[in-house]
Amino acid sequence: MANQNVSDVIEQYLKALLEADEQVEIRRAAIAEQFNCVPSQINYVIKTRFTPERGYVVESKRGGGGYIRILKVKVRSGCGLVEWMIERLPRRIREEDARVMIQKLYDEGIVERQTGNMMLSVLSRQTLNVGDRETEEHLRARLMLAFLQSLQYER
Amino acid sequence: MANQNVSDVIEQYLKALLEADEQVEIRRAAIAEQFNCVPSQINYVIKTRFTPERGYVVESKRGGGGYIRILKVKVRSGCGLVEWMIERLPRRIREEDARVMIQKLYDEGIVERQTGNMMLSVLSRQTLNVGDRETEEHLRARLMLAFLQSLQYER
DNA sequence: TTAGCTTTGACTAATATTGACTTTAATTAT
DNA sequence: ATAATTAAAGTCAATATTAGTCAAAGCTAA
Repeated sequence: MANQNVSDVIEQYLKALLEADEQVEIRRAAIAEQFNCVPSQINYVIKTRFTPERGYVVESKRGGGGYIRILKVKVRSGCGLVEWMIERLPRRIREEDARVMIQKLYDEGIVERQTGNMMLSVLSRQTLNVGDRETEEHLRARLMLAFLQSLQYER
Repeated sequence: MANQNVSDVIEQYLKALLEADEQVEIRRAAIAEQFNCVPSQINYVIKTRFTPERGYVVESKRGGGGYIRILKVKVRSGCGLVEWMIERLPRRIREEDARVMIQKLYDEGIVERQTGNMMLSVLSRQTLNVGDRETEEHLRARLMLAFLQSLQYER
């Protein structure tokens, strides 16, 4: 579809590179120039789209010969992913992050389509809309934990 | 077919687009300008005419490059049990009643094992334990509704 | 007449973009 | 060696760009 914003374009570019390789190393200034944006936008893209929750680790070095390196976290198919998620489950979760987690579980074949759709519905902003944002996100985290735990017991 | 207010015209315009494609992506401000109305009228049109009941799901993003995306969904009709449950869903539900409902759905082959387990886990007292009993049961009812609704529609 | 749609717009929220300033590391000059 | 310079990347807050909410005002059909 029509991708009008630069951050999405950069995200897709980097993910395409990561398709071909397990990791990718870039020079921030070069990418910024390539996409005609300021260098700090690269940081924005990385911070919002290449998070650990989404399965990436980022390393970098400043100064001469500096770089930014993005690595795909290799999660051995299924095995351990649920435990991994439970371990680093934050106390608050935003809808968007919940979506990403559920998608990952589906991609890994851990949750079935029906289950995934249901979680999306239950964890949506609309459903969990209870007064303030903080309460909502705490609740979402609690429900996500229950969800993950139910996946554990099943195996 | 005659008396057309602006909302109806916009509705038809969008539905025409959806004839050609399974989904359509618009910029709110652009459509508003095209039909010479305020942007929030687009929200009104969507809220009143592109509901899940009518077979649509809507996603959106704000900020630069933002959009509103409308998708057609298949309405799974024929499972009367789900509609029946939704119709007489009380405002408060006790854990025991939730269990019974889920069991029934499982027995009828409407929900899969994994989905059912997940719902049991999420709707448990333990998970929903938020202060007072009344709040807990209201919340359980809300989640149960989202749960049932997700069974009605399929993307 | 009036209940229920529709239209409007002021205010809010989310996301993206930009740039000034900071920090770190390598290279060069003394 | 040490200091100065240069070459990266990082941070953060201001600004820009969208879309969402809500309630008041306007309309329309029964």
